[in-house]
Amino acid sequence: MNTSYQYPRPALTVDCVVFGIGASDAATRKLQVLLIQRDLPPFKNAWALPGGFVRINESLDQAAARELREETGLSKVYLEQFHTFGDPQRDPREHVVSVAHFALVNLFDHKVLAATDARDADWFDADQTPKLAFDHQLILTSAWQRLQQAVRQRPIGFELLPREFTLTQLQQLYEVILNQSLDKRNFRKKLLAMELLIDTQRKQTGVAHRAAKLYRFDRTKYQRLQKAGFHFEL
Amino acid sequence: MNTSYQYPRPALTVDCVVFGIGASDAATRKLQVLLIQRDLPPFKNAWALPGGFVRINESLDQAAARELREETGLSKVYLEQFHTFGDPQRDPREHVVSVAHFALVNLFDHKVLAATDARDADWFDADQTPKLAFDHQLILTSAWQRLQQAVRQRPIGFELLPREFTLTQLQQLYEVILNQSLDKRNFRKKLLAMELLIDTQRKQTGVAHRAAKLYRFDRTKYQRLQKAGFHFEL
DNA sequence: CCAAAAGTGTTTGAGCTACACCCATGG
DNA sequence: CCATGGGTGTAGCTCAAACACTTTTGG
Repeated sequence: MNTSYQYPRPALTVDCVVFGIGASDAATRKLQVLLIQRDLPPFKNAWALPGGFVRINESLDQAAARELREETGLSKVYLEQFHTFGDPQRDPREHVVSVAHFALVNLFDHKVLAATDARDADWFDADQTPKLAFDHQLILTSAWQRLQQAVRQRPIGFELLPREFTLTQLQQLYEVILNQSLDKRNFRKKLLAMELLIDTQRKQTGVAHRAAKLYRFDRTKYQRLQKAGFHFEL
Repeated sequence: MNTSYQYPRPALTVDCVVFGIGASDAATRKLQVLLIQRDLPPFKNAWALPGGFVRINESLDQAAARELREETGLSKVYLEQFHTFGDPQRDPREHVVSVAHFALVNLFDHKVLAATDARDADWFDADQTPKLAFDHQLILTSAWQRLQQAVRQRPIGFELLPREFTLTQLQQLYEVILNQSLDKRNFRKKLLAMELLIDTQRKQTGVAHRAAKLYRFDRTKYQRLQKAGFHFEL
């Protein structure tokens, strides 16, 4: 490691791939991604991932959270770094290296969201976005793959649901992210066998059919088990 | 994404955690890591991971490969980015963000290696290194964890072995990386069942006991199967 | 009473685990 | 002929996959 202070430096940014699951419409069974419309060149008017420059004395996670807040109004969402993109040609202006994160947003509580200050932000089906700026299509695809992997190995899917949820909601979440259908009985058996879901003794309301039980994820217990070597799987 | 060209930028580096398996001494059943001794402050004389600044118009992988070559003489090794470390305090001089990679070196062929130009480089047991500079202990620990994960899910362990190897060598490799012993019969059954090892019809030489069969990993077949949805596991 | 989703068990087969002895080779 | 690692099979068990009907509720 040289002391090459004199060398020009690549710029450093963070980008966020914000995922959400359609709340109200049970028909919108697609993974959603939040994009913003650029108002400056390059790629003026194109849709892009929220993101921006990392400031001095700011950690990467802080930078990602800050940019997300500034550009979309979202805060306190689950954020996880997954890859750093450094192709010198990825930004036409100059060499810009971007640390990409994925974010998981609970659309049931954050309701409409786009009503914040983000007039230029909108949700799209993750597999049917418009043409994206820079290499953001690559970043998006890569984020989805990593999310699929992550959601099988760690209980982070719950970040996309309200605190209390039904097993069907949970199953649909997995189906949407993994892009495959799952067997209802086997899914429930497996999840309940982990004993990480707390039966709240409460029921779904406002549905025109038999109301489902509501569960909560037991974070505390998970952390305890994890330390004892337990490994969440699918 | 603002056009904040005027803002000061964090510096950007790559660091490499170079892993190898002891070749000759069958007793040195420890995962090895390659460190270099710093000859400049800060942390002068401390041991550190090889690495250095990313240059303009150089990709991250290129930068990692270049630094590795410059500082250790190694080239054509397997390199994989695994995490980016950006704590503003991780370098006492200023804000330096580092894209960390792990590298896998075949010590059977690269023999003594340290004989290149790297007078200040040496191998250590990965779990018994001296105190390291910066946050390099954290990076090393993190790299090992990611390697354990990676080696179970993708056939990259072969990068640590010569082109032709015995099943015992392969098993010991997994045992050293995963830090646990494996059942000989079950291990062989599983690996051979994948049908990704080619029996070279040749035998180990120069050993004072029954000579073991030599195998090669069938990369071509693996790539074919992979495209068809096959997933390497353990 | 009808529509819609919730909830529930069993059978089958694949694959993992545990386990011990004979074989080939060089010295 | 001895020491050293190479090489092999099986039984039991666990767990994943496949699969269909009854229950509850609101409208």
